[in-house]
Amino acid sequence: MVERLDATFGALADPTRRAMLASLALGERSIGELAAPHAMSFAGASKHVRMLERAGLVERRKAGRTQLCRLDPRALAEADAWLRQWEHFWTARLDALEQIIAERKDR
Amino acid sequence: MVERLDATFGALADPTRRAMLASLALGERSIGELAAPHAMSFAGASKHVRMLERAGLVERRKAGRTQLCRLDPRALAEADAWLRQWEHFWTARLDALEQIIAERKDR
DNA sequence: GGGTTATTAAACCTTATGGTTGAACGACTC
DNA sequence: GAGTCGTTCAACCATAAGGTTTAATAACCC
Repeated sequence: MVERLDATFGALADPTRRAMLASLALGERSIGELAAPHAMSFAGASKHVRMLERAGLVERRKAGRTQLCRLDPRALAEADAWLRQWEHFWTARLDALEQIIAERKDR
Repeated sequence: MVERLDATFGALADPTRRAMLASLALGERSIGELAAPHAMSFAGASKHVRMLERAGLVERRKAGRTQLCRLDPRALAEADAWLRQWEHFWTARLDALEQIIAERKDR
């Protein structure tokens, strides 16, 4: 599961891929539809899709000559579960932290 | 904020750095203390700390000849907020989610 | 001042990322 | 069968990541 988190967070560390996921949240998309909004070659966008797929964030199926992609949320859920380990840091202790930062700024 | 998410997710995409964050969750740590558990040169570990710092996940202050690092959870909170956009994909409890978001907004 | 300790910097190596272009392949259209 | 459309592959380039080693800096101890 460690490598899975590596791949998931790595895949999320790019705005093009995050935008693709946002598009996939609305429904299935072909590679071309995923690529279109981005000022980038088709082949470049295709590589991003492959990275999403290798990270397990996206499943694809053939439909004629196009490939339809669908969001697989399980890896996202794992990443979110990992992040929530620290949830109490940004709820209970965020106030205290901001106080410290404010004090530093005063200097 | 887009670049911030890039940096945050990029920083999280490495098990060494995630382990460092877990250590920092227990309290302040020096660079040496963060580096010790990892089978890696000191300089290598120091680079990881610098990446955490550049991503805004860690703050440091000088304490004599050592540097003490502390977790700054705000970027983690942003990353988690982004991930939770898809929460309804992995749970059926959309109502509960919106309640949590509404509560957070009130603060 | 001299030695030790904590940390960074510099130089280097290897591999991965993010991007390009151009050719190739498979499926549809006619 | 010929052309076109969606997609991938291969080769290439530039830059960043992840690691090393050796030297340099800065603070403490005596």
